[in-house]
Formats: sequence, C-alpha cells, structure tokens
Amino acid sequence: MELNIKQSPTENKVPFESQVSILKALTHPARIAILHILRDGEHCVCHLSAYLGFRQAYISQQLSVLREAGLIQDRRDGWNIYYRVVNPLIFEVLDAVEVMTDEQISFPPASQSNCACPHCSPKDETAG
Amino acid sequence: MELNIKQSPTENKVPFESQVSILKALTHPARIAILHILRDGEHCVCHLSAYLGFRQAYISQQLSVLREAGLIQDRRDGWNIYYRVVNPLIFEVLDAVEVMTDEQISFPPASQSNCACPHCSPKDETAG
DNA sequence: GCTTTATATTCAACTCCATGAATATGATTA
DNA sequence: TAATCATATTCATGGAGTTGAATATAAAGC
Repeated sequence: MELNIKQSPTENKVPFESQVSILKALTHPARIAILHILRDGEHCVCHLSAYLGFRQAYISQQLSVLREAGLIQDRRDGWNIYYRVVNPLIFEVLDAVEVMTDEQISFPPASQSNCACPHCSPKDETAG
Repeated sequence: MELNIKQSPTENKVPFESQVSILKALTHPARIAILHILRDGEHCVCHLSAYLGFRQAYISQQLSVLREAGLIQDRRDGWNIYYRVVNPLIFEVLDAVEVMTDEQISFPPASQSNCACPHCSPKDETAG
C-alpha cells in the first residue's frame, strides 16, 4: 500500500483495513440475504439453507466468511447451531446501501421454509 | 445464482445485484479515501493524486471503478477534470461502516497537497 | 463406541480483482 | 496542426474470491 494517510499514533495498519474487511464480507448476494434473515433473531443453518434454497455446505461456506469477518456468532443448542448477528449496526450499513438502490427484496414468510428444526417447526402445534 | 428470493415482478436480476455492485466499489482503501476527500466537494485528479501520494494513473484506475459503479461524476474545466460524488447517500454507508470500527482516520489539511490546479492553488494569493 | 444428524472444511477449477508499467486520448494553446 | 498538459486505458502478472463436489467433524442418543 502506498496510502500515506496518518493513522492513529499507536497503530500502523493499512488505512481503512477494518472497514474494507467488513465491506468485503457484504459483497455477496447470499451473505446479504443471510444477514437479512438474521435480522429478526438467531436462526439455525438448516433454516437458512431451506429458506434460501442453497445447499447446506454452501450456506456453511458463506457463514464462515461472515463469522471470520466478526459479523456473526454461533451458539449450539442440541443438534442445531444457531447464528446471530454480533453487532446490529451492520443493518445500518445494509439499510444505507439499500436506500441507494430500488432493490426492495421481499422475503417470503419464514413458515414457508422446509426446515424441521425446533425453532422453525415447534412441536407445540396449537394451530387448527 | 441459486437464490430463489422473489424479485420485483418486472425484473429478473440477481438479488442484491445493485447493492453488491455499490459495496464492491467501496472495498478498497484508496477508493474509500478518495470518497472521503470528495466529501467537501469536487476535486481534480491531480489533487487526489498529490494529496494521497498515489501515481496519477493509479488514481485514474480507482476513479474509473468508482465511476463505473455510478458513485462519482466528472466535469471538465479547462485542463482539469473535477470529480464529485453523485449521491451523498454513499456517505451514510461509509459513516455506518466507520461507526462499526475504531478507524477514525484524520486527513491532513488539503493545503498540504502539492497540487498546482487552480482549485488547490488559486492565483489570487492574498496571504502575506 | 456406533449411528444419526447437523454443520464445517478441504480441494480444485475458474473467474475476478489488484496494480505496476507503458502508452493512448483529448482538450488547450500557440 | 503540433506541442503541452491532465487524464485515461491497456496489458500482464500475481493474488484473492467463488462455488461444486467430496469429505470431515462433532454432538446426541441408543
């Protein structure tokens, strides 16, 4: 890097390194979609996979990118691993970008997913 | 793309294509720096080059990326070409990302640049 | 300790991005 | 129209992201 912008006195990193790191994690349709789904709380991998129509391995690959960027965290509960957004400020970024475009993507209701995890298909079926 | 998210009825684009396109243009330290400089108004290429310490050709390359992403526009005035941000909403995106990090990069005053364009070094020298 | 279930990783081929070097373009002025 | 000045483009090489296929890991339950 040639950038000669003054950094903080204690650090000698590439300027904007952290910001670029976050932005790079966002430059992928599947990863943006995943973050949108995690907006209403944590979800398991099987749910993300079923909901978006991607193979499980593919979702895991994208999750690992988001995880290594520090944007999401996971939590195990029995058989399932639930992912959640670490810092909701990421949605400010996504919202700001969305405002610049006319891409108002409507997600179908979560109940349409074929996921069988207790989160998506609770055993307590009080309906009907 | 496998994403099966419902798009707008008239369009059949890749989901989040426009948003990814904008974000990709931002995933580069030099391009973020350029946008920061353009925050206070238009600047010529020579100014950006002198101010950031990059070769002119390198700045032009990065400007072309920002231009093709639709983020900046240019305007000729005599020998110089002045670039400006098309949509100030891009700063909302940059600000949102910056808030997520502790990268408060302080730019030196523009007067420190060696640029000789009339914008940076006006002939009307009333000082001293 | 096997099997099952959910999730993660590795590998490989391909494409896209980064960037230095060299050169082209195009308006301006004489 | 030729020289000048600011800016843009092309080319080539190396490195990073993409993604399907195959496989590994790791907890749960018997």
